[in-house]
Amino acid sequence: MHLAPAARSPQDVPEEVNRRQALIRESARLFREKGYDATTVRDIAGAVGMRSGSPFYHFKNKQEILKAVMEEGLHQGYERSVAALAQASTLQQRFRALVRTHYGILHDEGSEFIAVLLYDWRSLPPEYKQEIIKVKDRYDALWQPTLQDLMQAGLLGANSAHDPAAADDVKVARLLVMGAINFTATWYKQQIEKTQPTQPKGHPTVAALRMDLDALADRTVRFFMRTDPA
Amino acid sequence: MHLAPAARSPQDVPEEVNRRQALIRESARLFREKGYDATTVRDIAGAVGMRSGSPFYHFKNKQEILKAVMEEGLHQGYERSVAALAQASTLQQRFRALVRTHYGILHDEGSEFIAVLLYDWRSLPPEYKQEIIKVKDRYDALWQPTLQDLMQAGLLGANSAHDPAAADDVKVARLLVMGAINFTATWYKQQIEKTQPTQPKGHPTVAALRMDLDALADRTVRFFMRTDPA
DNA sequence: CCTACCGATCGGTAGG
DNA sequence: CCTACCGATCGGTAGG
Repeated sequence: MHLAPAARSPQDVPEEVNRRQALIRESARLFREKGYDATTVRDIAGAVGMRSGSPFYHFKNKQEILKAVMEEGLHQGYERSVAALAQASTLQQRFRALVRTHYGILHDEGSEFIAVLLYDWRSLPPEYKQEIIKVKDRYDALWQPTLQDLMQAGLLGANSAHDPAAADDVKVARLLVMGAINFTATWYKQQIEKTQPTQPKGHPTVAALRMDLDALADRTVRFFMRTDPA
Repeated sequence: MHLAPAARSPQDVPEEVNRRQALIRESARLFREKGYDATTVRDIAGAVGMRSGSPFYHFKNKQEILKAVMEEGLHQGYERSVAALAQASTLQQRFRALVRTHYGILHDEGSEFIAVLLYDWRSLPPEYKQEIIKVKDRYDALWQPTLQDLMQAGLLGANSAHDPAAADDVKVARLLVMGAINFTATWYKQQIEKTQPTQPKGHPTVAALRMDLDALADRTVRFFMRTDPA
């Protein structure tokens, strides 16, 4: 019987991987809060109890951290959506599952990765963009069949009977729906906010609407979906 | 008969104002292209043929330039929308006017102000945020009556007959619709692109869809509006 | 992963 | 609006 390898943590994950994950998690939080450019490598190091030069032991440079944050978000989004879809049976349930899950990865506490993707996309170098786009396409593809079915059933978009849901239409529909949801990143305020100094850092115009994510998802689904033409 | 004051330009505007306007215009272009943080005061100065220290003759600091850019966008948006609404008679026309105008201020060449507002909101200091919010509220308010009427007519949102368009519903509807439109800033590519080095700087996933702003506005209106329940 | 450090850049200013 | 400049900060590295 062999001795177990030394530095291993709870789930048999090398400690080095844990540190890397901690850097990704804290970076996401900081990027979401202050933006990529405004976040210092020293901020990141400090958040995980390192000194300023040490993050570069785990990442080649600051931009690689940004890339890792975005990848993490898309992976989580994909996994959660697949799981949610597996629980859904009706068409409406599938749509709601996708919407609710997307709201989750966008607004759940500790899930700032996708918001960073949306906010700081410009800061990602072109080479990295191409890699992220691949993972993002995989996520977006999860929406396509459901939206396609909704449009063909006349439950989404112009219910004109002329051309039956061209692929192009479905794509635009997805962009508009996901756009509406993504943009909540700028105005939706979490119900349960931590006890933190409340500076006016919300988006323009919007007094916090009292809605949890379930309510927001319901309203969103109801807003976009036509009621069953019974 | 008095002599006309010396340094005046075409429309009897002091040259100093022109220089200031040039700074705002070029800053908007640069901010939109590279982001506020990534844009240097030296970049801005260079774009209008000044030396690095000179923008501070017109603005107290870099943040004041950002504020001025956002104000300019909201003023233009307001003026254009009022003008467009004045041309519209039917409810559908009013909706389309608002949508089309918003697309214009978001995507027209030389109209990068609102995109900067959306992208770089975080970089604006809290004191300035409050000022901008006031102007933004004025712009948003232009949408409210039209959306209200649409919802009451059952042409927008859940066409359930239960509660007849609460103020809250209209607000959420506006946020979702404007969110969908605003988010096109990340994926819509102008048809006529200037002859510039085409680096892959677009948003993830989206191959450019062949649509001009009129087509995009039409599709958006059709996507959100129920057809007249004739 | 730390210590010690560097080169570059950046917003902003004085003084004209 | 220019010249000349400064203090601060920042990403990143060498060497252990």
